[in-house]
Amino acid sequence: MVRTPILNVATIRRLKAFSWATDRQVERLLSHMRLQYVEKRTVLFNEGVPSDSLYLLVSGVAKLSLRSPDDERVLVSLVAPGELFGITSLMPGMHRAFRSEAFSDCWVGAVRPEVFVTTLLDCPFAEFSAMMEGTVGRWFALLYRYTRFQSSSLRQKLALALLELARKFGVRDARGTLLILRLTHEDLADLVGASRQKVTEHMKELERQQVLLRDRRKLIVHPDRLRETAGLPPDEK
Amino acid sequence: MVRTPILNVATIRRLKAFSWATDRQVERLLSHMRLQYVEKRTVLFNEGVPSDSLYLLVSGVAKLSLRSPDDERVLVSLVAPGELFGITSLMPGMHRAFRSEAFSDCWVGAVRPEVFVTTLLDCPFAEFSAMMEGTVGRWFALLYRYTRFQSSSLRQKLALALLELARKFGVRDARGTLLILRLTHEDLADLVGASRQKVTEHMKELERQQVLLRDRRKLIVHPDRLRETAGLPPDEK
DNA sequence: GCTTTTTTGTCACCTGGGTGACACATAGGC
DNA sequence: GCCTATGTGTCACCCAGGTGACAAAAAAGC
Repeated sequence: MVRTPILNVATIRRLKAFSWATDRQVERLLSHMRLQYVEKRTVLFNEGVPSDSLYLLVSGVAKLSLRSPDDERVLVSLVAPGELFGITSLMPGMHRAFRSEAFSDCWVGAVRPEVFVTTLLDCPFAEFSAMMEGTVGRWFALLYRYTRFQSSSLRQKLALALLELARKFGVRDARGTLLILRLTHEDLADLVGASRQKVTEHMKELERQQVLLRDRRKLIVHPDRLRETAGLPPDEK
Repeated sequence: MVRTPILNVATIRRLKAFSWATDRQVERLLSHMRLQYVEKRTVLFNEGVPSDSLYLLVSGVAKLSLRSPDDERVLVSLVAPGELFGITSLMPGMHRAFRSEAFSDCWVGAVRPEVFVTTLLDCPFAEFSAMMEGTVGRWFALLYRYTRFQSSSLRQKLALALLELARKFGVRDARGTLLILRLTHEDLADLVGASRQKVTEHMKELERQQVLLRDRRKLIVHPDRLRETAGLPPDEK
């Protein structure tokens, strides 16, 4: 038998995440929160689905994970009671980066991100959201790369790093996407955490496979093929 | 000879990070921005120092890096023109997580984070900042762990992961910090991206070295010693 | 309590990637 | 243009950590 936990203003305010909020704000937030019981192993949301809710873990432990290219589960993080999760919902048009499931039986509160922001900050959600994207968007992109690094081969890590570089520094070119940067193999090695020598070997191989080509010291990459060698789905755009 | 770039409202508004702002906002922001020229290889800020400025890369390429336990440089990210960086300044009392230096000669604009937030969002900085901490703080902590994973041995990764768990799930105990979670070696393996067998070996070894001990299936860890085996500085609190 | 399932501990063996060393190519500096 | 410094290509060798296999120990059912 499962008892619904008491969730009142005092309880909430004790959480670090809300200690600075006023009683009125917490009250309004609570009135908009749907509380649900989630049994161990149940999936709350999956990677890739649109993110339209922000969650507060009331009790139990939740788990954020991700499926790697070779079909392994990477455990990204365990969520403790009192923490907010499902944060991609605060950024415009984002999809879930991780799967979330109950690591133990949990009580979870869900709010719409608009309600969350306008209640606690009283500024328009669209602006807040755009601001998040422009600032912490970088962190998110990095986290995305680093979590995929886990359980990737050096080849795949290189492909992931080059994809990120292509997004930032790439310009369209007849032969593919030209990176407007002079990058040495050593830079790439530092980026993926490998030795310069092995990077050289893999870059040669990627060149041979026509995933990329070099014009003097400029790289021209082929994002689709990079995605493929990185073990990512064909394109998410 | 170096020409000061023209930085006007129209230029700024073309950047993705500000496309949603009004002219008046951008104008005010510009009037508070200190523009500086940074020569290749010059360090803009170092890891660990208090973060009191938010930066906009106007031209050139900036580099975010971090010094690993074994004194190697990990290249965390390259910053493209138009991007904001030094984002820890948006969270209360944070110190720089990465070193930032010029990868090529750069023009950089600096603003105080309070000005940035109040100008673009018109809500009190303290509230915005607390909100960031409660939401994207998790991302940041994860990024911190994953960047240190790069160029760490399995032993060090385990120590880092256990430290994070201790912060979230630890309660003081006569013998150390008790983790209120039933964790299998397989869970830990998924968390650090290793095989279950090797995790077992290293956990035994950590037990032998008195870094942690087990009471039935509960872990009791010793954060100071964990920091030491992880190759982190003695304590940052 | 006994049985079944889940974890833990420990092998022996394999492999991706690190290391050091050195030749060759390229690009700036002047 | 020549010289020097910095990048690239390719070795042979070594080691941390992956894999598979299996026994022992704990937990969970019932």
